[in-house]
Amino acid sequence: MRVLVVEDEELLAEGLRKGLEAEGFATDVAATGTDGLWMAREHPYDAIVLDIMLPGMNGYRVCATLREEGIWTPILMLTAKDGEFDEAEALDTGADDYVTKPFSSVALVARLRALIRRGAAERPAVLSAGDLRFDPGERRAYRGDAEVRLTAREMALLEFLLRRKGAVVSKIEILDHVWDAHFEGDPNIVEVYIRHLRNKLDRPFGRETIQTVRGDGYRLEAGDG
Amino acid sequence: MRVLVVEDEELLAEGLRKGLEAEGFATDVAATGTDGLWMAREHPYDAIVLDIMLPGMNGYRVCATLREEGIWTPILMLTAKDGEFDEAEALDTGADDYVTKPFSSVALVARLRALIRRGAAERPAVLSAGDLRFDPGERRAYRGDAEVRLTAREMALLEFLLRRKGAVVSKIEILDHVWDAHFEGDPNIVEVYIRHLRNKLDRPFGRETIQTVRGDGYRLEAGDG
DNA sequence: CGACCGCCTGAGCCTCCGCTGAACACCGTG
DNA sequence: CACGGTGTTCAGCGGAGGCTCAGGCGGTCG
Repeated sequence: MRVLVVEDEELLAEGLRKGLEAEGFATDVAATGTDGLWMAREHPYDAIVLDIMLPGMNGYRVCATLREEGIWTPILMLTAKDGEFDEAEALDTGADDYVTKPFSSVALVARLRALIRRGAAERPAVLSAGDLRFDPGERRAYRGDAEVRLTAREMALLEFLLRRKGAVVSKIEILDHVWDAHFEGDPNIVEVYIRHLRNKLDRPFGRETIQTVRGDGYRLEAGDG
Repeated sequence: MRVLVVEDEELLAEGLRKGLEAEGFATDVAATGTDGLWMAREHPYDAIVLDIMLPGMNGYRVCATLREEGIWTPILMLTAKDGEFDEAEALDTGADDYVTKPFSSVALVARLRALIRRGAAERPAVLSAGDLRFDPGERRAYRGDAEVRLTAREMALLEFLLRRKGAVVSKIEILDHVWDAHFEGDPNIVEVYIRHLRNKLDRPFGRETIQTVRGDGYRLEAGDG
């Protein structure tokens, strides 16, 4: 799950990033409204945390602009408590929810989760492709009846592939979603983790559900529904 | 189980917190009606203890507002004895029960428990996972036929894990529900208490029902129904 | 046919996470 | 005032897991 935080106060922004990453979100930070707008257009975030008071372009306008452009990523507004905030205005411009400063990062994460869940109500509770299943709540993967033990990263990758099953996903896409936008390490990491998944989910069962599409990326065989 | 106390008299509020926490409730306190309203919206409390006489916004209005917003957390009203209280009005605005000052903390806790149980009629009276059982009313835990003695905190944690059995719960979630929203101590406390539970409920019986999911949190093995 | 490029592989390093034991603070009780 | 029970903090440790790297293999293109 990937989240964009648009916040100019450096300390708060850094705190949010820490908190969100601790909760398993890949987090990007933008310091101005214009930057935020640009990044939101550029990447398919799962949710956006948007401060109202921002240099360059305030949160209301960022929000309204995105909606006008047909971008419906769930938006959580950050507002100061001192009343100069108009709830109606926020919701009018297309925000999905708001949190009043000061807030606990716990509260924020809870609301964010709710938002993402709601914003993606049609997503199935358990992901599957043929006899391969993954339950995001339980954090467990199964091939047929056998449980397969995966690490956090492996699960993140599997979840991503399952959500795009049947389609070819490029290594860059994978890096962007399973790692985060600012990952500057060896891209080979993707190959390494694909290998881990194959070793755990395919090889022991004589399968080849994770296919390499040379020059393009990888594809997880859909199996069926 | 998490409870919100809305009470402006500092001494009484503190007494209530102590009493409730001794009984294993995670307790938050709000000193004004508006704060209370805000917090009730913010967090999914299991019950709210609400004084009527409050600065800012009285209890009736807080209660009515919450109900209008579709928040049906069980509410226990605190009323003065001197008659300016109208029972009908309290129940009309959507309170579930009321207690007249002065009251014993025992009575309050009893009514609160009843309220929580009733307010969640679909919840089973006794929580279980395999041969592990916990009776929230009696405040007792059993492994098979053997009773296991737990402290208040341990029970609170066990209860939370049982209500989410099968699913992975993050440390942050645990902190938020078993401790209270403003807990700012060492998060390591969660590991410590997980360890206590394991030492009492798993190790002596050669079990491993509390599993750690590295990077994500903990999971209580569902066992079955 | 040879060179290159993309992907695979196995091994190894290192960080951070969770575990642990102990100590400390607090409180009610005898 | 000593004592036991409970809740919390702390620092050290061990290892799982995240990541890097260098070499190998095979398809592809000049």
